[in-house]
Amino acid sequence: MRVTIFDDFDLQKIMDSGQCFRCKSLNGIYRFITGSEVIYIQPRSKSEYNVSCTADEWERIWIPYFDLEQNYESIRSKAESGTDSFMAKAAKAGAGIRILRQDPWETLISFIISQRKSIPAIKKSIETLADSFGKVIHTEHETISLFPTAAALYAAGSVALSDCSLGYRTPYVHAAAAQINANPSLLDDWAALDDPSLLAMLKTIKGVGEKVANCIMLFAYGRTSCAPVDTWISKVIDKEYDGANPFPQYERTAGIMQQYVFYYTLKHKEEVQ
DNA sequence: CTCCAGGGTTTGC
DNA sequence: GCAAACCATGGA
Repeated sequence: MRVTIFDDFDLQKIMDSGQCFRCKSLNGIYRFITGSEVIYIQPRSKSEYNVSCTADEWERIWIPYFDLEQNYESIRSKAESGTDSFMAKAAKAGAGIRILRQDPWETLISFIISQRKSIPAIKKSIETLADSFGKVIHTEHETISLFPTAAALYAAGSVALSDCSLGYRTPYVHAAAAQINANPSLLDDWAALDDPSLLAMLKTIKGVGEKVANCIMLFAYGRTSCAPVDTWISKVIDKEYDGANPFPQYERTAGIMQQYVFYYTLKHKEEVQ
């Protein structure tokens, strides 16, 4: 099917922005997975794309996933013309990035694993988890292991989980799996909470602190007021903003600005260090 | 060999 | 409330 997107939408930047760990490109075709759904997207022209799903699936699954109901071009251009010169530079570099609305369970486990790991190491652990405990499906292009369910990770046990290079995070992952296995609708139920309540509930999970909770809120629940402060963002706050966190003033678009800055720092590490 | 990676928990003050 | 020690593992 062919879709038209008249807004910022850069699949390569989305893939490189460090929010999803299982997206991939194979000779010009981009693949994304959420839950048990897989999509292949091939850019055709400036705003036209071939997608592997039906019109109904595009509307129901992928428009929310890519946050396409929200106009990023206007948000970005406002930042580019604002008084915050570093943010203007970051927004320009990050044009095309979108905040993905990913599966809460997968996002929870992925960001528990992410602590003190490099992005390649995170990807490797998650891939090993999927290959070891995820359901195998076949698409037109490849065979894929889905992200494991809570029941599967709980049943796997700590010993088998530790074979996925989880290190000291192994008990965190297993405990989270036990909790969601015992109450499968918990993460969906939490979607009804406001930002402060959701943050508080997420932080009750072992291995989820301030930063990881904010990542889950932003990358799974679409809470774009949240701007996770990791080591890179912290360096930017120190070097570019004299220690004063600039993101809260962006209110509803703080998380989008954070992602522009994070992407910018990944591409210009020498400038921030 | 040492240092670091999209941090969190525990302990002590 | 804040600071420091400690936490596995892989790659540079």
